[in-house]
Amino acid sequence: MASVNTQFSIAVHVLAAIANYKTTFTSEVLAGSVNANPVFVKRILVKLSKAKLVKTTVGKSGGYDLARSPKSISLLDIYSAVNPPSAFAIHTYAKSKGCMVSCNIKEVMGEVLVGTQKAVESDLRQTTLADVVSKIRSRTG
Amino acid sequence: MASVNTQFSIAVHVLAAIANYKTTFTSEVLAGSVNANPVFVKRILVKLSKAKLVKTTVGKSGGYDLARSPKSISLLDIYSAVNPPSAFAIHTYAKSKGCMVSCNIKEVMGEVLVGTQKAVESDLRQTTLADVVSKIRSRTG
DNA sequence: ACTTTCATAACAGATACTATCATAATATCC
DNA sequence: GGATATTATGATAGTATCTGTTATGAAAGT
Repeated sequence: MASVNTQFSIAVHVLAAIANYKTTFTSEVLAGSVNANPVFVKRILVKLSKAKLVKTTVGKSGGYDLARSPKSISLLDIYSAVNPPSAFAIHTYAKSKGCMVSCNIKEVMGEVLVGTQKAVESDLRQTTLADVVSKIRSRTG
Repeated sequence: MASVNTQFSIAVHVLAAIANYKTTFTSEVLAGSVNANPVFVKRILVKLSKAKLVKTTVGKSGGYDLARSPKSISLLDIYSAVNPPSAFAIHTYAKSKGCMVSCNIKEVMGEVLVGTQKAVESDLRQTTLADVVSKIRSRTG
């Protein structure tokens, strides 16, 4: 179950839980909810905190709460916060001198994939945390 | 340099080389051009062959050639051929009974990410191998 | 037959992701 | 002030995936 980044998915889960129940949660409870390792979840929460998506309270009776309204948090915000490796990688092997393709493929692929990355981002921007919570609720009723 | 899938990038490189020089290449030469391992490149070529993007000739004076015109091969065709793991993974931990979020997040994220995947695919569909070759050539002039 | 080339199996090494343990720092409650 | 609960972070380990490498088999031309 390794080598695929699940942090984005976990981050959305955790934020949806906080948004849905409108309460402060401790990392232990959140980790239980996503059924993942507490420290791992905690590290994700630190990223979300640095991105100002959650408010952290340290000490006894501490925990995590949303820093902004669910409507104002897009999936792109969450995606950027956990900063996963970009979806498309270009191989960076040495260029063969004299081969037109080898010498330029990297730059050309770079251009193309920047466009792809933007397509991803503009798609993620269209869904908010509030949308996610609302979808979850409509599945329950 | 592991754990990031470079096969898509290598596949495009290889196909662009064949398309550009309009010749049959052996896997050795192609591997030299991308500066990657011959067997690894060969395995990618097998995938491209199964997807009917390249024609394989076995035996002496054998090698690889395009099976279709560069104009008719989109980056999506290549992307699908090498079949990389999907860009977004959903964590598949056990559901906590009784938690509305835990019970439904997987399905909801699934819906959302299908949309994202489609955004990627429709972006990749817009660029053809001929476009890539043309971009490479225009950088040389 | 011999050579060249593709095809594939088997194994090894490297890297990234996740889990786990341990410790420090901070805030609340008694 | 001391005990407790909580976040923050360092260090380490296990596992999976990706890539590299070697070896062997299969196919086709000379």
